[in-house]
Amino acid sequence: MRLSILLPLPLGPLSYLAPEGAPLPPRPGLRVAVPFRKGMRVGVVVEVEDAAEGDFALRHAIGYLDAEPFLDEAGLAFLMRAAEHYFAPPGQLLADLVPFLEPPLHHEVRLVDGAVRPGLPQLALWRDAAELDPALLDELREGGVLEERVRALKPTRKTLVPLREPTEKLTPKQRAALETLRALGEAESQTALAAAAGVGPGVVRALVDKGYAGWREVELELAAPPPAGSPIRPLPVPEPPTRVSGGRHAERLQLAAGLAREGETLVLFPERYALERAYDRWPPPVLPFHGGQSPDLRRALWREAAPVVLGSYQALLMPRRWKRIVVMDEGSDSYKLASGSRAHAVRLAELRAEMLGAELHYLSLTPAVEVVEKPGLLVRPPRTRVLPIDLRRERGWPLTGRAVELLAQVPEKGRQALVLVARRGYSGRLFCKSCDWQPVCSNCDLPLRFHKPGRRGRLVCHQCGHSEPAPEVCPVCGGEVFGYAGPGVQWVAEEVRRRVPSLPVYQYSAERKDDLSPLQRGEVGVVVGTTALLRTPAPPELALVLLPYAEGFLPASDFRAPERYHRLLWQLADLHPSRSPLLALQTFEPDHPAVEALIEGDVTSVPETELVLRRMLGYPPAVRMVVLEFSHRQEATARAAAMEAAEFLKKRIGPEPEAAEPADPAGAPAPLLGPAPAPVPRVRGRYVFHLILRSHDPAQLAAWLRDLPAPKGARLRLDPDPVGFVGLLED
DNA sequence: AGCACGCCGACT
DNA sequence: GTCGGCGTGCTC
Repeated sequence: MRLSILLPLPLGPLSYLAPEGAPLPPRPGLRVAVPFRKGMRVGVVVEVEDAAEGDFALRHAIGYLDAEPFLDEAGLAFLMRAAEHYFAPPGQLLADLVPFLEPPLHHEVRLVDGAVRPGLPQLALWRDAAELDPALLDELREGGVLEERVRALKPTRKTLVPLREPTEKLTPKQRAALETLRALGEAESQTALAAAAGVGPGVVRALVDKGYAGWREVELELAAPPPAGSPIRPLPVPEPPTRVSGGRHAERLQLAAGLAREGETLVLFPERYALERAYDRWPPPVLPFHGGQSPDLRRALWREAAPVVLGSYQALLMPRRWKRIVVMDEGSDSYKLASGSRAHAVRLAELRAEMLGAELHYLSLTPAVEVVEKPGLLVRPPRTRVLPIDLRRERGWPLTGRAVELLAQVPEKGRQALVLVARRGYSGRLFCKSCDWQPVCSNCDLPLRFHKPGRRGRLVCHQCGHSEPAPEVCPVCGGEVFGYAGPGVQWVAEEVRRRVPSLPVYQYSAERKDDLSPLQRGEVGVVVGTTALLRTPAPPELALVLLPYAEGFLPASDFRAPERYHRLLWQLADLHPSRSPLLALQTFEPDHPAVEALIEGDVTSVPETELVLRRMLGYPPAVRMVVLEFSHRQEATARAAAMEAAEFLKKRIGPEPEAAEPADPAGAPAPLLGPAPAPVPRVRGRYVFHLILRSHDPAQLAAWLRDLPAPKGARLRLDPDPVGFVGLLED
């Protein structure tokens, strides 16, 4: 018997012979341990075939880890189809979607009966394979004299337990600590026991050293913690449409719970914070499933019965026959997988639903351009109070006089404010005031960002992480005066402190997360932060949300920028569960369509306009687009590889069609663009060139890309579903 | 993805 | 004369 096995690696299925002496017949979907290279890996059986000629050369799989398939037939079929759709090896999708596939293993071996192996008499009995040389194991395996068994280890945790009765030799404090431990039964850590017994940590350590207490491995009971909040009331919609837009956050949860009421439902979330916030208020029974849970927990919950799963993309392959999949906030950037296959979880959910015959629903405040034309239901969006502050007229930078007045009212009225800045650190650029020199990253074609903590501050590349102390004098002209441009969190926070001294200022960004609990308790204050702030609960007395430079959230190089800007603004309007804080936008473009839509309370017009525009320009979703990214340390190598691929593709595509027919102005977008240097031409010391391939017909795209020759020298990476070009640069 | 194999520069 | 850089190819 021969097995086709998919490992969580960027490879297609590999062939192995079925494990010898396995108690089960092979079945697709079972997890199986296999020898791979010098070690052992866990994969999934995708196909079972009869052995064929030449199979004697194959290696034997070691053993199954499951009694019931880990992936069901529908899941396997979906996996293969998703791989095809994303031009990725199926193993890559498996690795992306089930990163917790491989449990810690217990692997034992012995020699088969009668096999004699001089020098290894101890191998007649089962022995832990970890104690043996992998090369020897492989040799014995090849020789056909090795028996193996493997199973997943039960998850355990370590706990401190009493080992002996107290004796006279103990000091009073040690005796007290031991008595405490005996009363508790166990303790999480030495420190925890010391705290519980009211003694110093040294006392507990002495107990452990003397053998009165010690560590035990106990089986870990795995369950998701129960929801923490009061459950919402589901709001069923009769004959729900594909798309539901608008509403307040809590209303959308009620609608989602209404959609899930009949069970067999996956509710898909873009990120952990949103999921946990929903889980806390979801009416039970419900199961959360996301990457914040330990791999052990995810493996334990994988088959747990629950009518409703609130999941991240990692729940997409769970072996269930969903009747309904509800995609929450389908326009969120977080759905895009940043590495590996770079798949898009919403597209994956669509494929999964289609293959299962499940109903698919999108539920968001602002519909994504991709879904805005689907039959929809509009719920009244939150009320907005918007104050555009025109930077072309108002004086003051980075805070206008108007903004300072608003901030000053916050302490007067005993309220709270958020100030949202697009950049962390102090400033996006630093320059010499006399010669205009500016520091750039040595690995990337990007200016170094200035971060202020410390006397001199540091220069940091936000792309590659390179960091160096900021110079005291200009290295070119020796000038001592520096200028700054592009205010970041630190600069704005400093400015708020200076202009409104009575207002307590907190900072919140990836690099500095102040404790916001005083604000949560209702104390007066302002938080200056990046969009990381959107992943914290809104302060209860929130009265003002200020964007000192709203366009900072509108990067020019990205065709999705207006859509994202619009979504962000609406998200701000929906931050607080009941209040409508004043949204003050300092901007050079106070009449931007996104701002106008916000003022008018319109959540669909911007995506609708964008859709028209994308059709005209031949951008997704009007076409399927794939970006090919060629990179190499040598610019010429990267460019040559891109050019060569371009030539190959040009031949494949054939002669350009004559000018698009007049009746169809959006007719045929140029199928191939580039090669062109990437928006950031050099990243981490590698030059990057882009080719863009697009077509109305995805099958056509696949045909063009089939057997694309591997580039010479350069590395080729494919973005099969580009969502903004910035993502291409990340690893 | 990892890992080995293989071919050209700075060194005990 | 070797160590080691990463470019290339393979994994059953």
